[in-house]
Amino acid sequence: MQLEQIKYPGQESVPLTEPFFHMAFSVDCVIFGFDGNELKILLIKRGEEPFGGYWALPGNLIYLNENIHDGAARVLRELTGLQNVYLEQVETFGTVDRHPLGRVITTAYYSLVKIADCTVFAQSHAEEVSWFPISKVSDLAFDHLEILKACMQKLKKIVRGRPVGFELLPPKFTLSELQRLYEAILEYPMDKRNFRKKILSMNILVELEEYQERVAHRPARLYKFDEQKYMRFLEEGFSFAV
Amino acid sequence: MQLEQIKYPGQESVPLTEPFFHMAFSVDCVIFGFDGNELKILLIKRGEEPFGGYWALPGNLIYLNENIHDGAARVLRELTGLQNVYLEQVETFGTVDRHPLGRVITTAYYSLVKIADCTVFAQSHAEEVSWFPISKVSDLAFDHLEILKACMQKLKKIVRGRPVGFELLPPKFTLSELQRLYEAILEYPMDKRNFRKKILSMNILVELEEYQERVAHRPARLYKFDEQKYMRFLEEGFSFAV
DNA sequence: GTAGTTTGTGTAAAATTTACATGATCATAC
DNA sequence: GTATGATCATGTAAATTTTACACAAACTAC
Repeated sequence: MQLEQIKYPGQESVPLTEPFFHMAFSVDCVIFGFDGNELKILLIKRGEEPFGGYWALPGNLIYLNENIHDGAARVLRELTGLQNVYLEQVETFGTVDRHPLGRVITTAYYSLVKIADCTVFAQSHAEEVSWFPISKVSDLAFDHLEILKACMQKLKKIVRGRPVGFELLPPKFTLSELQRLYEAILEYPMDKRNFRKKILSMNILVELEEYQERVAHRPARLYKFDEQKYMRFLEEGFSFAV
Repeated sequence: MQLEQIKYPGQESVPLTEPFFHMAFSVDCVIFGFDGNELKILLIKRGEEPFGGYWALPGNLIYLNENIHDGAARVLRELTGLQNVYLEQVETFGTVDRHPLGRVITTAYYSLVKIADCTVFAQSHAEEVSWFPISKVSDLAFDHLEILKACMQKLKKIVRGRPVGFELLPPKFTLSELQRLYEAILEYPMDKRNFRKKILSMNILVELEEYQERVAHRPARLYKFDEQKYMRFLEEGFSFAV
């Protein structure tokens, strides 16, 4: 990416001759997924300078005539093919030297997705797209590691304030899978009986008359989320009133 | 503020002839204070177009060569004289049409301060500076009302996850004052005895051998915060573990 | 059919939350 | 100086929530 090469639709509407601000604005997407055991994150391998060949968060500059939230959705789609994911803003990173080619301020968005439902393919300046276990991510382009860490902190906070799982698990799942998800996010083990008591008391799960098949042990009962109740929880959150 | 008039130090370091992005980046500060009864917010009356004569959040464009966090501190100081306040980022607002003169993306910062300790005076494009009860704020420049509402939501969340008060109350205060603060933020009444039990059980208060004076009723005991313990709470937050 | 693995379940103790009412103490007005 | 009005300070019992903890049941693979 060279600064001179940047051309965006919509720029015609503003007089280019008028020097305004010599800066750019970008978005970076932190897409979390869960494979049943580990928390994973979607990364692209950059095919352009700077940081060519590095793995990075899917991100790019936004157009002059698009809202940043729309820009985040577009950038994610253009780089990875991912569409229709619910993106939520996390934080804006604006240190002067975070981009080697000039002043670029970036806003991080995160999302939770079911890996199995995602068809991803590298496009645009992405040379590859791949899911990485978060425990194995170490070296990323720009300040993307810092951004990732901020998003993980955010995710830990979120999971304490509202249920997660609907966005990350397959439609039918076992309580142990749900527990593994919580443990993967919060990074500590939980008591099986207490976890079940707690999650069932929320009344967001529907017990199915189906069980696991072809497993080398006693098969577990499958559950699904009660979407209505789940969504109500999302809006209201838990209340931690004094 | 006219676009053509914008001149910032540091711009020399980048070739102005190279058209890059026709956009600007600003910060807006939401400064909360408490007068013992009501939650208040610091506003400026704008002395420049656009929105000349409107009340607004203290905000302005940031320099090309300053970090956005530093920019927030500078802008606040330049408009209101306020210094050395702890600013925390809340959210970035980036709809295309939020600024009538062009594409301006803004990041909101908030802070909690003791009104009595603040000497504020209007400077730069601020014609006046004043504290407003949040309940009486209705018409603000730009999308500042939306930004204010987002910050109030944030404040409500924050107060559930960690103590507040140290930043907002005078050094010595009564438990009723502290309770009124919580009620002002959360906007619901609390039981006096239960509030005291809860706040005292946190062990962040120090009981003083001093009492209110010149009040037309039985004088209340004064307390102060145990700064060490308070700060530890701030870092760790409450834990809402499953 | 046996070994290996994961599922599913209950209870008692401890801790926390909630609801609720009255006498004490000061300034002020008379 | 005494009555009034206002706020302060305080405890408890019931309900709820949280925590710690162990073993038989059900399935596959061999």
